[in-house]
Parts: sequence; C-alpha cells; structure tokens
Amino acid sequence: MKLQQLRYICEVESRALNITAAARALFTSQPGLGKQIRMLEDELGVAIFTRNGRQLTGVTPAGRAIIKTAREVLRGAGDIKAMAREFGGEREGRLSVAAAYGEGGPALPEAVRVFRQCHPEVEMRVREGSPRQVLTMAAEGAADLAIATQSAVLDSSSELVRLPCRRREYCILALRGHPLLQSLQSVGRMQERAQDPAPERAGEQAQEPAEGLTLEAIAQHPIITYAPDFGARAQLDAVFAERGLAPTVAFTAADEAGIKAYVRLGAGIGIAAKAAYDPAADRDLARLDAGHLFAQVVSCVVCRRGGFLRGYMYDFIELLAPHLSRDVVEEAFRRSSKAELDALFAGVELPTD
Amino acid sequence: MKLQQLRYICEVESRALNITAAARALFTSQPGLGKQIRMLEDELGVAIFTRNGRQLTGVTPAGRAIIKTAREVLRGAGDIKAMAREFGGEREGRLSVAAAYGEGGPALPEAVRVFRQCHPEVEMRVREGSPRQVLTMAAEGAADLAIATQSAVLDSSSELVRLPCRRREYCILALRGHPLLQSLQSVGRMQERAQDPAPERAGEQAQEPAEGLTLEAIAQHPIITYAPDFGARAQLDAVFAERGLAPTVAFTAADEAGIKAYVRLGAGIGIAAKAAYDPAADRDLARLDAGHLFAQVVSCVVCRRGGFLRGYMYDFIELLAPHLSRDVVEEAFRRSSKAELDALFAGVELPTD
DNA sequence: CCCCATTACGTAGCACGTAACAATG
DNA sequence: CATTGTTACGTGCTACGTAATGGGG
Repeated sequence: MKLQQLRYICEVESRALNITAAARALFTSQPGLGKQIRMLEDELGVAIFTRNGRQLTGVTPAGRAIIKTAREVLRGAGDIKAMAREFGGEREGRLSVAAAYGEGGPALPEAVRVFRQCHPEVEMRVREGSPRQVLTMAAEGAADLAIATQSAVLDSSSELVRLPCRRREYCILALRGHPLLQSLQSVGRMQERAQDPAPERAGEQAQEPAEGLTLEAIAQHPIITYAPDFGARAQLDAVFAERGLAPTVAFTAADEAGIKAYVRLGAGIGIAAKAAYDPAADRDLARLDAGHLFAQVVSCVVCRRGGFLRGYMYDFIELLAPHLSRDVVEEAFRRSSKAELDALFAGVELPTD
Repeated sequence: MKLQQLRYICEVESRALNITAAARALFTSQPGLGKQIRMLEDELGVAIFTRNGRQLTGVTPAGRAIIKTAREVLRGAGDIKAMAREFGGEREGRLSVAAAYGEGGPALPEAVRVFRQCHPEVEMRVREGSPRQVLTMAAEGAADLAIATQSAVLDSSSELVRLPCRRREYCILALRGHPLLQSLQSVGRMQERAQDPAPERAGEQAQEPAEGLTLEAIAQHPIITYAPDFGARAQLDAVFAERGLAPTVAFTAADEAGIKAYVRLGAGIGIAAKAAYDPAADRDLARLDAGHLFAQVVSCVVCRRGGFLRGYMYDFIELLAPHLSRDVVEEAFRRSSKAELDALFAGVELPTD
C-alpha cells in the first residue's frame, strides 16, 4: 500500500468514479492510475469499487470504509508536510477557507485583505458553499478552516471543533418613504444619523433599536432576504414561524448587495445583516435595527481537532475574531466535550457585525 | 514521503534512537534505514533527529510533532489493511490486548480461553504493563484494546474511549485460626460453606459479608496485597489513608496466587480480589468479604475512538463483559462527550469478579 | 576494541508515460 | 464516433541488500 494509491482512490471517488478526470486532476496518466487502483485492490484482497464491465459503477462497503480512512491518512501526511514547513521557518504556504454562504459577512473580506498584506507569501483561497458542504470540507481536509453558523449540523463529526467567532445582528432595510417607516416614530432620527460625517462608526453604532418594530408589521410586507440555503435564512424563517407568521419572501439574493438592489426596486423590505447598511452609499435606504426581533446568529470558525495548523492560520483566525488568539484556539483543541468548550467561551464578548 | 519512511522514524524513536535495533525489528538493513531517514529529513527540509556526529542524540521539536502524526498515519494504514481483511471475509488476524497489572482479573484468562476456541485463526497476544503504559499502547495503536481501571489517568487523550467492563470486589484472606477471624462471629458459618459440594457456585455466592470487619481491625495486622504499580493497589491505599490508617504492607505480589502464597506462610492477611478465593483449593484459607470496606473498582476496556475493530475484537470484548455487545460498543464510539458516554452505561449492571 | 552509523555500489522492482486496443453509450 | 478504461511495453528512478569505511565511549 502506498500513499499515492490512497490518493488515487480518494480522488476517483471525489470525481464521481471517473478515472480520467481523477488522472487529470492529479497530473498523471489514466493507465497508471487505473493500474494502481487494481494493484491496491489486489494487494488488499478486496474490491474497493464495483464495476460494470470496465466502468466503475459504485463503491463497495469495504471501499467506503477504506476511502474514509484513506482520507484521514492523507490528511495526516499533509499535516506532516505542513509541520515540516512550519518548523523549517518557511513563510510560504496555502490557506484554504470554506465559508458558508454569507456567513463570513464583512469581517471575512476584511480579514483576507489584512492577511494578504501580512502574509503575501501565502496562497489564499476562499470557497463558499452550503453549511453542510463547508463542514465536510473541513472534516475531510479539503479546507483548513470552515466558517459556519453555530447551529449548523455536524453529522457524526465530533472531530470538528467549533470556535465562536462573530455575532451578527439583523436589520430591516426599506426605501425611504416606505409605509413601514411611517408607522414608526424613530424615522426622523434615523435620517439625521445617516448623514453623520464618520460613516463607519455611524454604521456600527449610531443606529438605535427601532423599538416600535414588530415581526407582525414586517410580515405584512414582501420580504427580500437571503437565499434558502443560507444558514442565516433558516433562522429567520424559524423566528417568523414561531410567531405563527408566514411572510411572503418575494426575492432572495446571495449577498447584501443583491438584497439592497431588490429593495431599491421597491420590491419589498429587506432583512439583512446589520453591517450591510453603508450610511454613505445607502442614503436612499433606511435601516431599522431588528436586533430585538431576531436572535443573534453566532458564526463559528470550524477546524479539525488534532489537525495541524500553520502559524499563519492562527493569525488569520485572530484577524477574524480578536478574542481567538493562538493560545485560546489551542486550549479549545484540548477540550474534548462540548460543555468544556462552551465554558471556555462563556464570558467572551464576541465582535459584532 | 513514503509510509515506510514514517515507520522507520517511529521505530527508531521507539527503540531509544538506535537505528540498528530498529532495523532488526523491521527486518531490514541499517544502511537502508539510515538512508531513508536522511532522505525523509531532506525531502521535508527539517531535521527530525538531533545528531552528535553520527549518533542520534534526541528528537527535534519538529520531529516530535511529525512522529506523533506519523503514528496516526500508520495506524490509519493498519486500519485499512484490517478493513480489507474483515470485508474480505478472512478469519485470520491478530488481537493485541494490553492489560494493566492484575486488571484483567480472572475474566481475562477465561475470555482468552474461550476466544481461542472460537477464533483459533486469530493470533492473540496479551501484554501487561502499568496503567499508563497500556493506555499509551492503546492510543498509539501498539495494542488493539487496553484494560485498565476507570480511574486511570488519560493524559491528553480524548481519542480514547473507556467502556465500563467489570466490577471487582475485594476480600480478606487469612489462614484459618488467624486472630482476625476469631474476633468475628461469622467464622463458624464460613467453614461449613467452604466444604460445599459445588465449589464454583460457592465461590461466587456463598460468601456473606463479614459485617463485623472494620478497616481498623485489618490495619492491625501485616498486609499482603498487590504491588504498588497496580491500579487496584493505589485505591486500597487511599481507602486506608482516608481513615487515617497506615497499615504495614508486609509483602506484595503481582497476582492472587502470590498473595495467597504469602498468606499461607503466615506473613499476614491478604487483600485480594474476591474471585481469588477458590473454595476447593483454598480450604486452608478463610475469605472475609470486604465489599463494604473497599469501594468497587471498575475496570474498563479502552480503545481508540475511530479506530477500526475487526469483528473478532467485538467478540472478545463481549466475552469480557456480556453487556458490551457490538451494538453497544459502536454506539459508545459515537458518543463524543464523557457525559453522553456515562449516560449510555448508567443503568447497566456490571458483571462482578 | 566493540558498537554504531555512514558511504559505496550493484541489482531488482516498480511506478509512470506513451501507444495501441477494447467496450460502451 | 466520442468517451472511457485496459493491455503492452519501455524507461528511469529508487529502495534495498552487501560490503567496506569512519567515529565514539
């Protein structure tokens, strides 16, 4: 058994049992790859793939177990290489982040920006996907870190560690003059605030909760918010459902820019992360703080317990959330149970988007 | 990087940095082994071992991390081979059990006996060691299963799963006519029972607790019990210490036979597992049930979470403790936190030795 | 002076690539 | 007929064993 053979079977399984595609991805030849797979099966004395003639049609039960373990083995081999580079003082490396749709929020691009300045030698890669996909990528080593909501389900993966990272609050976005705004007294104050000379700080703090705002009032208007496979979306739906409300979701978008665009078309009111609102650029819109209506969503950095992290990976995590220093993250890895982990972060104030 | 290179560095580290010894153990030549190590270090670009001239003198920090991960990788590779054999329907295999001194009790030899009948093709191996050693062996894959007390400390090894296996109760062994016996009324009844025609059943059940027996009374006599590095011994000491007693431990032995031998010499009274007493063979001795004095010791089967177990390994565990069926063990692997695990075994009555 | 590790060197094996062939839709 | 996997074959690398050499305690 050789490490490359394991890599071959994993890649073939990843590529829908297409040997040709796997060979291309691994920069090698089909004959060699096919032969090595057969040799591995021969050595192990068990079929990994089922075949119909020459075509691969599926994975045997043995193959499933073997491929799963093979991924762990390859992950370990990768860790060893990473360790060598780290201890060897190399600055180069790769950082692969898998973020659930929209979960990164504004903090992710900002962290990437700063990171690329500090670590220009590190080849960065950010991939988005469904919560399930990104967690799988983290678990299998396809990504070094995942970013997902705290509520995202981990199937059978006690090997993943979730580090509470950022807190997100929601707001309502409406075109100025929208009927919803006129029913609230706080509108006048909002308009003054929107022209504050320090836009960033205004965007972060100047908005006071629109206390008169209710779920019922919101549900009377068509809603524009995130697409259904966003982690945040599920939570928003749940909040309405809990109150017996079934608002009309008129449009959905993949990010805040899309939501704002639909709001500007007059298609309805937007529900988006609080940070989506830029007082300078979004003067035509009004923002109503809805933090009191929608529970805070906590996004988490997720990585494999026991996986090796390069030094710059710790740096990146700390850029995302200052409280996640290297020491804190390493301590979190040591805590085995969820309860212990929760205790570690019990008193921590998360940065808010 | 090749799997064999990883095996080489692990073996060298295991053999006190002696390349020659490692080469012998791996049935290969020193030059080849030494060269492969240097080639691996060269490829990784980092020193794994420190050298003084040609002699290996230590392991670098990078080497420590690498060797640790290399062991995981090799373990995974071994799991793959085991999976292949299992799914291929092979009956042959190996079963390596590491038992803490004395921890197996009488159940372990009995389980081995039955197991060898059911699975004559499986090459069995039992090694004893200190609790710490056997847990390390289980964690590193040197043993498939470990048997240790529940209280044995696992250092940084959340990757080990402990399955409560058997309960052990203690008794006092004394030569008939010993002063300790004469101070208790129950002596007369005991002597009758000892001549029961069904020795096994008598040994299991016929003994009633000697209620007049106290720790103070025991501590007045020289004690013969297990050697200090036994898990059980520490617990016995603790019980006396708690009551402010410091009995004289006159002799220690590695097993029940040794303890009984010293008792027969009149060296003192023995403290041993209840099952040590064989009514047929030990007529010259009296057994006083001390279950009410010494807390029950629970022994556990320990294995690596996520490690692959051959079918016959499940069989062996079930022989040790009938309640640990394959389903129960697999369910236990799925439970990540200690609390969940405890819940699984909350209502289970453990078999008693 | 023994033990241990490295260097030198020859060989066998094997992983891989190219090219031709077979099967499947 | 295009796509995909297997067979055939040659080559270059390399892992390994044997033998000889160099340092330490």
